[in-house]
Amino acid sequence: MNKPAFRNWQSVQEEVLRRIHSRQWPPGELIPNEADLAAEFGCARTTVNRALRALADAGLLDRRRKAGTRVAAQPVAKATLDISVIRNEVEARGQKYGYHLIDRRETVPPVATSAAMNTPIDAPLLYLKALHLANDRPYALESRWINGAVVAGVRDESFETISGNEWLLRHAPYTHGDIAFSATNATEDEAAILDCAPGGALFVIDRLTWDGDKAVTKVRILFVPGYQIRTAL
Amino acid sequence: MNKPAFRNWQSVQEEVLRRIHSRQWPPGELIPNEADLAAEFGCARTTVNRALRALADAGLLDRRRKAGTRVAAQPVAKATLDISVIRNEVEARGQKYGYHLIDRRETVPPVATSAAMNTPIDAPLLYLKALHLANDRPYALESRWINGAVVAGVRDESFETISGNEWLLRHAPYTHGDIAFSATNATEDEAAILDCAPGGALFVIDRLTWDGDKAVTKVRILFVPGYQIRTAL
DNA sequence: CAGTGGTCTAGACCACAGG
DNA sequence: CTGTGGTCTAGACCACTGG
Repeated sequence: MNKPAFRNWQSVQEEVLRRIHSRQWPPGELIPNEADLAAEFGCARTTVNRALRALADAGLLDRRRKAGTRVAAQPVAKATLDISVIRNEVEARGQKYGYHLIDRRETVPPVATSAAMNTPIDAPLLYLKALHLANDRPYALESRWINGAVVAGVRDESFETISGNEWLLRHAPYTHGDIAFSATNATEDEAAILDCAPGGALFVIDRLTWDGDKAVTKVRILFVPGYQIRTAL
Repeated sequence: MNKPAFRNWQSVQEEVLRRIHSRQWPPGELIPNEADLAAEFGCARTTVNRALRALADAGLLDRRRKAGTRVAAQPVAKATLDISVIRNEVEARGQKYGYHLIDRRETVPPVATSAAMNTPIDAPLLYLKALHLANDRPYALESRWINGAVVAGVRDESFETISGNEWLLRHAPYTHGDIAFSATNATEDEAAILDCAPGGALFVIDRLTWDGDKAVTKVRILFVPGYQIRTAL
């Protein structure tokens, strides 16, 4: 029996994965501690730690001090979606990107919006509505509220040639945010803009981003029927 | 000027984030190399490496050997969705979970399915259709194809009390898979089962999982109108 | 209390890729 | 060729938490 050398954390990870997958270490099972594995694999404990930590991040292992490391009973699949600028998304598909500003105004938002963004209910915000196109066909409809009190210079930007999406990434830092995915039926207006049937099922992304305790922007993006967002597991 | 101590990788990471956020290191900027930062922060290079590597994983930094580390010009937002067993999802909301098997049969799938799963076009697969409930209300409709040639023992399971979802996690290992999110209009049948209006916008998850080069299962889950999946950024 | 993972350190070698 | 990040090592101390 040849004894393969485990000289880097990737090979250690592969071996651990093999044991999990082959049910040598079944779901729920306690596996040897780092020191023992390091001895068995002939490498430093640090290396084992790196491999196991990566697997724990991926949801395949449960690690707790003193309790040890267990194979996850129900591995939680983590789907990591890369939410990039829509222009990049379209161009990555080899399609021609287009952009059309529909509306830009400074106005007092609905209370739900000011509440979500934690701004005074009578404080006006900058509102943008714009259509993203792929090969001259409607692709996504973006409706955005921007907190002008937080984002410097936003009032001087017309947004006629650059989307709020892109401009904000370059000019408005944020510390954290929330994102939600859902589905909704197209209203008459939305259907007209997106050139689809009224009531058509639209994929929706809602984002709210913050700079510390100040809301930066709240955006809802509606994608044309048929849109899919996909990733590997 | 007080000199705070950076004694762990998290504090180093925070300081780096602060510099990025304050535009001391603007987007696209080359930042000092690890050795210099380690000297400045008074810690080991390993510690700086850990902090910067985490930020690179998060999409905030671009790192290349010899070229050095740059602040990402367009930070790609990575939304990590935890796709767990539906039962857990429901129970995590504090709701009562319910499950109802609608159909179970062994039959030859549509060609699109056998093609996607890379099975012979005349090979029968196990088909399951089941409804998940939350507080006795319809929550999600699962339609699943299982490759009986790959999953041992699946023909002996009735799936009357356990969902394919859950059973497979416990009995069928997989090595990789794809997942896609989209939106669709409810058909008459689906609307009847989900107790919603026909044409209602349903959130859709499609998954296809593999064990090596063999497809394990292909599933489509339709969620009731109003369903949202959310995560922090 | 004691076992386990979490992390830090200092030093070293290496792989990669820019110039 | 050389600078940069990527990683390994051996040893050490610490934080958390199960029993």
